[in-house]
Amino acid sequence: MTTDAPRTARQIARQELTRAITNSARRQLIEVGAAALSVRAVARELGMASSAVYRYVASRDDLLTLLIIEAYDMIGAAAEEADRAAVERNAGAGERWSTVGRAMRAWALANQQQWALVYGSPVVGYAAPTDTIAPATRASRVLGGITSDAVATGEILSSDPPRPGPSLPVQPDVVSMISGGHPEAPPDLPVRALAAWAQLVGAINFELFGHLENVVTDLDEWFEAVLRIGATTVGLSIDE
Amino acid sequence: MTTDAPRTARQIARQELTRAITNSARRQLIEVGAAALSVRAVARELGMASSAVYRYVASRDDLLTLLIIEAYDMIGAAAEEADRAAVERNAGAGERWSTVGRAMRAWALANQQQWALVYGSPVVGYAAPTDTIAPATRASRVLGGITSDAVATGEILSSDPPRPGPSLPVQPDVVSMISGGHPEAPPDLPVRALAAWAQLVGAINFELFGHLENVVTDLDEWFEAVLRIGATTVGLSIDE
DNA sequence: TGTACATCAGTGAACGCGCGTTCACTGATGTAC
DNA sequence: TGTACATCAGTGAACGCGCGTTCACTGATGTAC
Repeated sequence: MTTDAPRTARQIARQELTRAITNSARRQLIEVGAAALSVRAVARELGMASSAVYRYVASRDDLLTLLIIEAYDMIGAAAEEADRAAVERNAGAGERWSTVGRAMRAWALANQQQWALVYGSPVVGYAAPTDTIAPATRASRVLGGITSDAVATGEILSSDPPRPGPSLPVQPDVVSMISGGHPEAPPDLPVRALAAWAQLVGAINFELFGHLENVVTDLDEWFEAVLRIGATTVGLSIDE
Repeated sequence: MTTDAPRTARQIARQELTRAITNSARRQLIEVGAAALSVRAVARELGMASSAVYRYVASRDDLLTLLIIEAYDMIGAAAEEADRAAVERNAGAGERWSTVGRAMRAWALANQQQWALVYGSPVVGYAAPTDTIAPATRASRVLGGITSDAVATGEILSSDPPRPGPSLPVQPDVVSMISGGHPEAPPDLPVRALAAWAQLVGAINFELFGHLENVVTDLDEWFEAVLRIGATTVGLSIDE
């Protein structure tokens, strides 16, 4: 009645060992990085023969995929939760945007290797399978929800003369994710939101990867400034 | 008289072999990535004993450092050259900014592994030595030159009421690099320029690392839009 | 210009370690009758 | 409820490979007199 999916002892054991393998792999990732993640080390930590791990995981790449999906999901969950809390306290769109940005940065600082696994350089020779696509979009979907809500409430206003501009280089479904299908949304909103999204991730990477050493004196303050600038880019103001 | 640094046959040979080792290491980096770069493979390609490489390079990390410095220097040189050309055709600051941005993106696309080596996730267990610091700032120095020139020419205008705002979380020498020591520069210019810089690198990383797949339809157009947005952030307009 | 010694380049073997993946096999758990 | 067979988990050995780094040594190049 508590959990109904696993029935037999075998299924229970399998579920538990799969979890133990993922946990061990995550610990290793944190310690030695993605490139040095090894099936044998996982087996060693779990006290089993290295060949036994292959009953649970098809290959080393499979292990990486597990961790990538997990990381995307954790980042997505952190973003969703932050936004939910912001909505609950009746925050405006600008405040929601920066709350989510802060949550992402906090997660990245607390889980550096896992962040680098998904937003750093890809592991060479590793081709991301299709199962990673859906979790990968989870966090950006939260930001898209914020902008489309803001269009609906009028917090993001249409540019008065709706200038045609160059055709949008953005996929239609991404456009509707960001602009919410509202015809009065500024036509360049999707491109601006994506640029702000790239800036958000870029700023976190800069901090994590050491590019702000001897450049920025106060990383918290700097990130707040980036959030303000990003919000302005999408047409929101933070202190309102 | 042509080159006076190397005199003896030994010195000539040393210089040439050092170059051969770097070339081989670069080729490997491009093929297998930084994590799999190996001293032995370099020796193999050069047809020498693996121990011989240690006459030229102290360790594997040393080899990586060589490549990191080289990559930073190549990116910096590309940025400098692009700006020089823009200045020669009397381009305004906005045009200079985006010309440099385009040059960086072009370099990144042509040298993906080398770009990832410096702007992607850091190699675990590798601590960048101090020799990498100077080359690392070369490209950003070009952008700083553009903004400080723009302040001097009035292309970047002071915010009319020079609001005090929160104290700048940026190192003083970086501030003067960006604002050129002009007192009439907007006080938040350094933070905006850094945010635009993070956005530029973030956008290139997004493209290179596959985060724009199924998101953006035309990557060239998208990058142009990012350049426009970045220029706006620092207070420049591109089509002037 | 020639010899004696010092410096350096490169070799090959070795140390001690790691890895992913396969395969024949034992023994436990699950299922059908 | 009990037996017969099928499924699955885990073992241990093996294949074939890789790595960084050290060290005693040979032989060539450079330098001082």
